[in-house]
Amino acid sequence: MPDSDNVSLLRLREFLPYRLSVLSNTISTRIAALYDREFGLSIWQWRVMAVVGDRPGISATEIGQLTAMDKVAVSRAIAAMIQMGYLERKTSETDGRRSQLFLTPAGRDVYELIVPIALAEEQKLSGALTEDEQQELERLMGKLADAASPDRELW
Amino acid sequence: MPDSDNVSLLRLREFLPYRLSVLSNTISTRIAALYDREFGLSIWQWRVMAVVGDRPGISATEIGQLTAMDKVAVSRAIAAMIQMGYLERKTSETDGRRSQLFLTPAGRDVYELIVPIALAEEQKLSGALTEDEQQELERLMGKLADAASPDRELW
DNA sequence: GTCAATTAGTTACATATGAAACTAATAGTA
DNA sequence: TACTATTAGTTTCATATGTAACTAATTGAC
Repeated sequence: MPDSDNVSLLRLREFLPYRLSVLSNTISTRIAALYDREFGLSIWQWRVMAVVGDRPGISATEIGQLTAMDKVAVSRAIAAMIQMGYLERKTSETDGRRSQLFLTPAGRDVYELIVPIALAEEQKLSGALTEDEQQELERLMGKLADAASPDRELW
Repeated sequence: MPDSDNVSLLRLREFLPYRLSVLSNTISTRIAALYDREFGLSIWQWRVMAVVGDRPGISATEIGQLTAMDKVAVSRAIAAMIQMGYLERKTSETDGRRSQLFLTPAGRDVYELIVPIALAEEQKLSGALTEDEQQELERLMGKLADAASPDRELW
């Protein structure tokens, strides 16, 4: 049996999970480098900032739900950003386990600088697609996300 | 100035780089769990197996190019798979720095088991899309990959 | 041939990450 | 009230990862 007689053809580079992973990593790496260079923030820290900026008083657990980060990553990002002086934590008055998070004035300054940059970046990326294509991509990604969702027992 | 008076609207969950990252991680995590459970292989090891199976005699550097893995990751995956008895390394006769990699019979057995499973999995995933949608997704991802490619100086 | 520059691949080190154990607070139940 | 179960968040520990330094072989210039 010759080497080329493969069970059935699998070309890694045409393999959807692989392509998605490479594309996502390429984009994430570039964005991470930008945020780090400009603001000294990791992607995780930036995600936390994005949701706290949008929803002041949010808790760590809620941040995790909104950002698809696990609680350890959230905890570490929060700790680092408090250290940096960008975040402030208050203990909830109604539930002593729960923390409520707010941007400090310095944090809000960074937030207001970084949001337009993030949006401009996304624009440069998705600007490679027409409006229709962007919507179609959204739709297709939604279908894939649904199919791959951990709730579904496909595999 | 009210909290909601954001510079401009940024909703993380609608942010393309974020959505891509979450989708890709969801899929990768599930596949990694499957390969690990069934064959004790990491995603990186599986990628190496996929290209060596397809191109016996390939070198580590070439594997890196084909799989978008960095050379350290390739080196480690190869070492582990030699240890497992799935890969064999010969030094190139024309270039003593270069190694040539081959699946052992045991490696080929695993390869022949895993390829159809990988393809079936992809099928379950991309089966959520019609043929036309799959092609469209390919096309859109290609445009994004092009726009995000490290050669381009967008950012 | 000899020596600097390049290339293939590995190793060492420092950091990132995730699972599981842990602490502290709350909720539920008797 | 007291006692157990649950939840929020942190810490610990073991592993994964990337950068940079390294070794070994080859190439190219002289």
